[in-house]
Amino acid sequence: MSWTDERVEMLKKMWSEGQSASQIAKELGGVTRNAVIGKVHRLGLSNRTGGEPGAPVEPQPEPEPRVEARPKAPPQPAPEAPAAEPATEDGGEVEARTMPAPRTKIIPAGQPLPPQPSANEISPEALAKVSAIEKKAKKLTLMELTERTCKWPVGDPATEDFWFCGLPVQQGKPYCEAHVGVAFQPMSSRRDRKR
DNA sequence: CCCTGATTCGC
DNA sequence: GCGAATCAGG
Repeated sequence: MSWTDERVEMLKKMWSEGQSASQIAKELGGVTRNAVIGKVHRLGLSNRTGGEPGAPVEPQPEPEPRVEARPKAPPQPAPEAPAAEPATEDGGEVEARTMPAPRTKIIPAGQPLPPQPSANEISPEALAKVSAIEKKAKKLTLMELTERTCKWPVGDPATEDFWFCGLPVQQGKPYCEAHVGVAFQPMSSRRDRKR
C-alpha cells in the first residue's frame, strides 16, 4: 500500500480527530501504526493541531463498533452466568388495553444484582465493588469482546439491557479485577459445609 | 502486560 | 519517502 491522496486525507482526518496511530492503521489497512506515525511526522503534523487552535478536538465521541476480523472470539460468557431475574412479575392484571408499544422498557432492570449465588457468601466488599464498577463498565456487546476485556455479563440477555463489563481483564483471567473477585472464590468460605 | 507516540536509519 | 526496529512513557 502506498500513501495515496485518499489515504493521506483519511490519515489527516483521523489524526486530527484524535484517533490513535494504531486505530488509523487498522482503518486504512495495509499499514502498521509505525507507518502511520512515520507519515504523520513527515507530514509535519506530529502535534494534533490538525484543525484550528480554537477547534477543540472531540474527546472521542465513542469507539465505533469496529468491524474487525476477530478470528478469536471465545464467546464464553460466565460459567456462573448471573442469570437475571425471571422478572415474571405479575402485577395482578396485565393492562394490555391500549398499549401502543411497550417495547422501550419491558424490564425494570438496572438491578446491580448480577451473580448472587443464593447459597454463597461473597465478601460484601467484593459485591459492592462489582456494583460500583458496573457504572464504569464499557458495556460491550458480545462481538466487541476481546481477549483482554472483561467478559462478565450484566443484565438479562433477553433484553436490550444486556452487556458485558468490558473493563480490562486481570492478567490471565477472563474478568476484570472486580468480577474475578466474585467469579473465582477462594472456596475457603465454602468449607463450612463440613460433613 | 497492554498501549501510546517519537526517533532512528537502512532501504 | 518509507516504515520496522527501537526507544520512552503511561
